[in-house]
Amino acid sequence: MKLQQLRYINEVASCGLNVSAAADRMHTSQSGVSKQILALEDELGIQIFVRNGKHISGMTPAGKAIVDQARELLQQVDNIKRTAAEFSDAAAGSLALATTHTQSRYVLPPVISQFITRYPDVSLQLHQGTPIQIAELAAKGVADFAIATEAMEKFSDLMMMPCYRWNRVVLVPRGHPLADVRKLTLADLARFPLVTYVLGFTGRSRLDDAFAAQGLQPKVVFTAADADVIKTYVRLGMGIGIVASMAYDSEKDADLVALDASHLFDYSVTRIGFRRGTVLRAYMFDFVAMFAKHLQRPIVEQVLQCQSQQEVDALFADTDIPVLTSAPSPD
Amino acid sequence: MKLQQLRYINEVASCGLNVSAAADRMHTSQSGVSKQILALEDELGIQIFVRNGKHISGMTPAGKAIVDQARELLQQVDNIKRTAAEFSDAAAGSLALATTHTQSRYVLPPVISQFITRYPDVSLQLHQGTPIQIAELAAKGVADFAIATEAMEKFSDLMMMPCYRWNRVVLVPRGHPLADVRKLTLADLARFPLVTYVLGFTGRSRLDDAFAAQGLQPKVVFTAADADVIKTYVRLGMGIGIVASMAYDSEKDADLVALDASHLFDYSVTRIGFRRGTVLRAYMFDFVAMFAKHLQRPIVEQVLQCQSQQEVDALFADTDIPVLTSAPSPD
DNA sequence: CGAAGTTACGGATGCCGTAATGATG
DNA sequence: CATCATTACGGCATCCGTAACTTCG
Repeated sequence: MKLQQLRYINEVASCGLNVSAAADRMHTSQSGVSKQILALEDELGIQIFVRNGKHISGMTPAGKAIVDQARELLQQVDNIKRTAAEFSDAAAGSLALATTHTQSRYVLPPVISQFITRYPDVSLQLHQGTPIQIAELAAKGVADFAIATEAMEKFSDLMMMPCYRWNRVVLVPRGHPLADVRKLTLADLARFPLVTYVLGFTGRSRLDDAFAAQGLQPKVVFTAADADVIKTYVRLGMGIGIVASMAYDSEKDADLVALDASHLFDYSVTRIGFRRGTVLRAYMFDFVAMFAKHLQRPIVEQVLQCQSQQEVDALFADTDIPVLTSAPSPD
Repeated sequence: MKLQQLRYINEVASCGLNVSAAADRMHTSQSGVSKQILALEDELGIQIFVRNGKHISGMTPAGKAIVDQARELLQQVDNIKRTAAEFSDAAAGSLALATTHTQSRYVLPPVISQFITRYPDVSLQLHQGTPIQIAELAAKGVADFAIATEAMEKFSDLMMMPCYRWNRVVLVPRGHPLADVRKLTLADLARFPLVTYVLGFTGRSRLDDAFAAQGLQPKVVFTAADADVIKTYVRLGMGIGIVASMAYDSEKDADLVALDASHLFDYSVTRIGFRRGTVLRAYMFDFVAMFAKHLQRPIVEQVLQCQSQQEVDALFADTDIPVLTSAPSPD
């Protein structure tokens, strides 16, 4: 049994049972991958993949079990490398984040600026994507951390920790009928066409829930994956925008009026998380602490010991999660 | 990084930092081991072993951390192989037990006879040793199960489950002054020279505790690691024997009188355990259930999920552990 | 001087990649 | 017929083992 053989079956399983695609991703030839997989199956005395003639059409139960275990093993390989790197040079390495537009555009910049100042020898990669993609990247180990607000529950390998709570502001052009309303109601909003996030993004689900609870059916005329696009269409007069309050910049968005809507919608919680069983570098602990002050290293180490998200949630049951109203200013 | 390199550093660490010994154990040359270790250290960018000139004199902190992780990884390799074997042929494989003389001589025979009947294609190995050796064998993965009564606490990697409780009988030759005593006292025993187990074996510590609690200082004239030897010296008239009640065979030991001593000493608990994180074969679950009826597969699977011995103990807090008085008869 | 670890070098295994073959939809 | 997995074969890296060398107790 070789480590590469395990990498191969893992990659083939990840690539929809396509050996060619897996070979491309591993920067090697199809034939090599195929051969090594056959060799592994021969050594283990079982079939991992189900073959129809010369096409792989599925995985055997044994194959599924073994690929799962192989993934864990490969993660342990990473852990060893990380441990070594930590002792070799604690301040050098790489940090890969997977996150949404809202985070990378409005929340992360000051954190990252602080981080790269303190750790100039850590190479940083930022992967932007949908919450689902983010979760997958982190679950596969491509990203060290996932930062997002939604849809992290489905990946049982990810341990998510609450970072901050936030709510929404309603954006209207100056002079809009709502611009001078003291205290907005959902009914007020429902009278106008809405521009907001696509479902699955940045707490969109909470927003729908609130309207539904009052039996209101808002007219959502446009949905986008990020606040910049939403603002653009608000400026065009397509409708009123509902975005995360962090996304409103009182200087750059001076032509828009932001109306607090925190009394209308439930707070959403943005979380940062990592794959269960990972070893974290010292600078990774530090990054988490920079991102959320209450997630100091000892706390995160406790989370690392947890087996399930339930245990993690229990750890934070009594913790006050800070509220974020506007984008934190860069240092 | 290669799996063998990890096996090498693991073996060197296990062999008291002796590369030559490790090479012998791995059935390869010193030079190869040395070279691979150097290569691994080079790849990881750290020193694993501390060298004084050309002698290895210790391990770096990084080395300790990495060897620990390597051990886990190698265990995961075993797990994969086991999973494959399970799917390939669930009834074939091997089962290695590490246990004491008392177990292998008096308790295990009927269990093993039942086991080999049901699983003729499982090759069985029995390693006999001191409790410490037993724990080491199981912790290293040489043995699948450790079965013993004492000294399993020091190995945090071992998860031990209670199997049965037992107590002692006093063995005297026929016609001995104690042979007709109805209810023995510790003071009775303290008047005669004693022959019993070596410290660290088969509940010897409980025995000492009982005498000490009454301020008695028994004359222990001979200690042995197993009951057969003890009986031999009792027959020679060297003293009275105190052995586990399972070790008295009313037929073969008809020349000796066994006096119940369960009111004099605390019960000892014999446990079976395995290394944390192992995958168990179906026949292994079955073996455990044959050995202790209350350790059915679902229970053992719960234990497999436990992180610490404390959790395991909590699982069995409300369980009645059966009492074993004499050796179970073979089927 | 003996024991033990590292370096040197030859041999063999094994992995990789290109190309050809077979099978599928 | 296009895609995809497997087989065939040559090149190359790597690993192993014997032997010589070095260092420490």
